[in-house]
Amino acid sequence: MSEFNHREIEKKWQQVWEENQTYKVEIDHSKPKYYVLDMFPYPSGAGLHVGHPLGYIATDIYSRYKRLKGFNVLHPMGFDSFGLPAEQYAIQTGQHPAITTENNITTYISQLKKIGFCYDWSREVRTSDAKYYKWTQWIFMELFRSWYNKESDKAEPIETLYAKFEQNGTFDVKTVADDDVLSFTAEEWKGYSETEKYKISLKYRLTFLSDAVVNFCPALGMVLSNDEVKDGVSERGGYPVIQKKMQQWMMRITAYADRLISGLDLVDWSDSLKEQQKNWIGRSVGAMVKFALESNTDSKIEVFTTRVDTIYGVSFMVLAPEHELVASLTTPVQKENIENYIAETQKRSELDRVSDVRTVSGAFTGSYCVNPFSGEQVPIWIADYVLAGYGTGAVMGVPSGDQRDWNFATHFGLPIVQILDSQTDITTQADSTKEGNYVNSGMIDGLGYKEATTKLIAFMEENNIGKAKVNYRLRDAVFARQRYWGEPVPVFFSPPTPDGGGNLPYLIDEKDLPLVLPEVDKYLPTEDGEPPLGRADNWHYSSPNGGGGGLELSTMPGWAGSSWYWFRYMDAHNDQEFASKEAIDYWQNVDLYLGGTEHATGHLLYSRFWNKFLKDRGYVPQEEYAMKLINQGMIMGVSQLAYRLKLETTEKTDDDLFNIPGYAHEFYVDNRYKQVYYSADLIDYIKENYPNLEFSIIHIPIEYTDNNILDEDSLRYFRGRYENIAFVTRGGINALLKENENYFLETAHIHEPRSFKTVSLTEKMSKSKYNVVNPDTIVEKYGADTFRLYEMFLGPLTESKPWDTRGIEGTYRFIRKLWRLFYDQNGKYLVTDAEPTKEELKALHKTIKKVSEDIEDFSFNTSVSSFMICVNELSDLKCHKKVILEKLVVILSPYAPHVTEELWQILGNSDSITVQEFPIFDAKHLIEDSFEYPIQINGKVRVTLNFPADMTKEEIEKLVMENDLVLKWLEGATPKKVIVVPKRIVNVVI
RNA sequence: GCCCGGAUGGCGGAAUUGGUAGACGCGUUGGUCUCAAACACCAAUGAGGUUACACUCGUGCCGGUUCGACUCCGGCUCCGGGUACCA
Repeated sequence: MSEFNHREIEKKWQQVWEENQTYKVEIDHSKPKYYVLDMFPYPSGAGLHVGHPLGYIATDIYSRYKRLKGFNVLHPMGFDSFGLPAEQYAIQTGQHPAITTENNITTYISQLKKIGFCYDWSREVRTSDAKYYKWTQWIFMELFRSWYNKESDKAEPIETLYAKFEQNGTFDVKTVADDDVLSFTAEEWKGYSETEKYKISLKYRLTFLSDAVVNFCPALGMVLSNDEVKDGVSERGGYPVIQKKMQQWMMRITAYADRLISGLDLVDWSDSLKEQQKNWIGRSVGAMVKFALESNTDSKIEVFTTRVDTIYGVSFMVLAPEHELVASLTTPVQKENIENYIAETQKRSELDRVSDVRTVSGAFTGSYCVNPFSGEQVPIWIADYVLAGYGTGAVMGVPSGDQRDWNFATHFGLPIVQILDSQTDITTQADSTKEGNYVNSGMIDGLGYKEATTKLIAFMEENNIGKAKVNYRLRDAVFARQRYWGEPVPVFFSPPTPDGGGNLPYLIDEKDLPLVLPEVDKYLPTEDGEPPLGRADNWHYSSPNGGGGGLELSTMPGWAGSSWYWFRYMDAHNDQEFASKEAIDYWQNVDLYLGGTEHATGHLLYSRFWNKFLKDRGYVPQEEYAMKLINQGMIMGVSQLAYRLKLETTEKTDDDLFNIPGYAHEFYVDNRYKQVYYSADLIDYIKENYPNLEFSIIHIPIEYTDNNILDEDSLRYFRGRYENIAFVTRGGINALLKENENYFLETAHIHEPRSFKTVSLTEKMSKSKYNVVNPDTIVEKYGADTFRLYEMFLGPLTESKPWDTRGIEGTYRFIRKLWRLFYDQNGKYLVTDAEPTKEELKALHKTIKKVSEDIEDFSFNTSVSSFMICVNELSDLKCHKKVILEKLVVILSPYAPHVTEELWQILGNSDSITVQEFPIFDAKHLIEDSFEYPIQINGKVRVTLNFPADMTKEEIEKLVMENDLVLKWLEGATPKKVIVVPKRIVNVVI
């Protein structure tokens, strides 16, 4: 093949790879392993767009590079195939989500294969496949069978908890679960029935049922996680979300809060990502303090504070309106007041409460509690700035040290007490300093912050009025969704008994896994509000040990399947274990993980949690599963928008219309137009002068735009529907604004998140935004190699960047230029066996050096530049020498696998390029002889000299003088590199 | 508000980490080839200035350190992302 034809070359090699299973990988103890993982995609109906493959290309380059470096590389791909879009589609059309999903996956695979990735497709996983979710269910069961022992700081089988209860009762059992609630002795425990013991154990397991307040979305008929709710509406669809109490399966991720923080030290992730996770976990160290009620000293209000030291400055107590004690604390006099306030609060939507931070509101309950240190009387208020869901839902008000408390105190005329001598000006604002010594502070008067805190906590613990406590922002994760397209929860409920007992959750027998998702007639909730699984026939379990009951109707949330999938790739077809011990021992964990930053507080926390759990239970060896993580940036679609005059809503008489600028001329005088679009630079003018006109925003296909200027003629020519539209420019409006004839568009950058489950319903419509660039079209026209190079060339991997199709011509030219090192225009083979020259070797080795360094640093963009420079240099040198070209082709092969395989063969090699070794650069070809080649810039001659470390000052000076240069030394400098300028002054040394 | 990150030509972006700012590519302009186009090739392309050189200015803004600053330090402005009455 002497003619460059990317279509034939790519087809040929993709076929060869498939037939020979070139990229199939097996355990091979003779080689070091390397595991490269992409965050697997949710197969959306829209198929891949140009932004998706960015990360995949980067990992593919890295995988191929590592393979050439002698590693046994695991580089798999699969699909996170449970998810809402398929279910929504099923609700609308009645088509089974499995079918939609299957179709979408087929599209994805064919698109991915066209780009030439070196995945081992035999290891593909799909989370919605029963063979896969069998093990998701199994992990759920393991979590259910475990509790978190704070003493050993790991998860243990529930049996060890039973043993501890047997020995000591609740005494000495350190756990994170309900540890303050239950209290019994070993004797009492022994007296409990098995069912009672089981009931108690349910409170300690890592998956547990809880009456949680959840985000319920009536329109979607399901519960949403906090990250699925944005600004009080559902992230998908934007429907209203209300707070509702429901019994929910929960995951005790809070047990791992500390380890999720400390584990970050083990991994090579970006600081910003680590920071995000730390903030999300929100560890705050402080104390729990009990304030007894004045009316009933047995009853206490607990507050969490990070500043116990300010306890003597407490001048009021605030409860969340939802706090359970509010009703009993309210005195008859205040009853109406409080009830009004609560009603008021409930009326305000989440959005109002959040956006309206500044307004101070609250109500007095009429009751008082007692400051346990000063013995002072403290009035109890309620206010919506205190959140029921954080801490204890109660706050001690210290107006001198906290701005919100200060605002509250000032607004309601409560006293502001100075507690530190260093506090200044607390009459105008709070001062949260920790400096200075305490005043007005009883037992800590005169002390500093540290001693005071220690003393207070010791005192509280001694007198049982409080204790040191670490609080987290992180909540336990709701692990259930009231929807169909997810993993069924392998749990049944024992039948209720007449005395109100029963109805306890039990795991199904492990032998009955997978619990397969049943068929239903519709994918909507049932009439009485039960989840879709309520529609299934025989959704009931009969235990082989006798007994049984109705199966759980909720399914698992989207993140279940993605929280362990990297292990499945290690041994994708195992039906005895989630992955064999041998496979896990060999592959260990992921060396390089690449995906979008939007998973920072979702997937990347949950999956770390599951990994740690599996490690605790001895199934996997590593505390962290993703050693290096890179967040690739997004490729932004560019939308070009036009302003269309809304004739349908604009009041219009003929006179009005005639007065609209541009309109009269374009619409009336020239009768062919039916609509008017205004240039973006006119909008301000029109809005000012015709405030009653309304506009809608129209997407213009980007191929008819040149940046933000419309190519009106071709748009009209190629798109019939634009024929009747008048595009009004500044110049088109009388003579008033005659300064520009261009029709300007509004440019908008649209983020296209590449993700597991973040494909929103509205985003599906991006086809209609005319901003989607389909990779298939690009690959067809320019070839996969060009596409791969261009995506890398666009900019740094981790940055967001706008897509510009025009730029791809440059990389396309590069590939053709490369080809012409082998064949001339007439198809004549040019490659010779001649010895390379010094310059040729230098060009090659410079590139080898740069490219290896760049790949190690993930700077793929600059290495593409180096390739271009190298090929340009070799072209200029007319270098067609085999020894040079062979090495060039090998180092280029990770980036452009098809064309390099072809060229490799053309060079006379029978084996595949994949078995080659990545060339090592030879520094001797790079030595710069600066004296022979002075560089001339702007008429100045400057020379950079590199000296061996052992060269003395005198030797350097001699050298410089011999060459008619001037050199000035800096005091105390050690020569490493010298810049000299002839006959002028000199720069020196570092 | 708080926490991260960023700002370099018409555009995407380079700059060996303090040493010739603008690599590489796109776009634009001029030219060669062609009946013409496509492809390809050559040249120019930060701004001002000049016939051309010279020269001057120039990495968001103000100041500092240094022989030398896109790079380091102090103070701002704007943009992007995350998060939010978190006690």
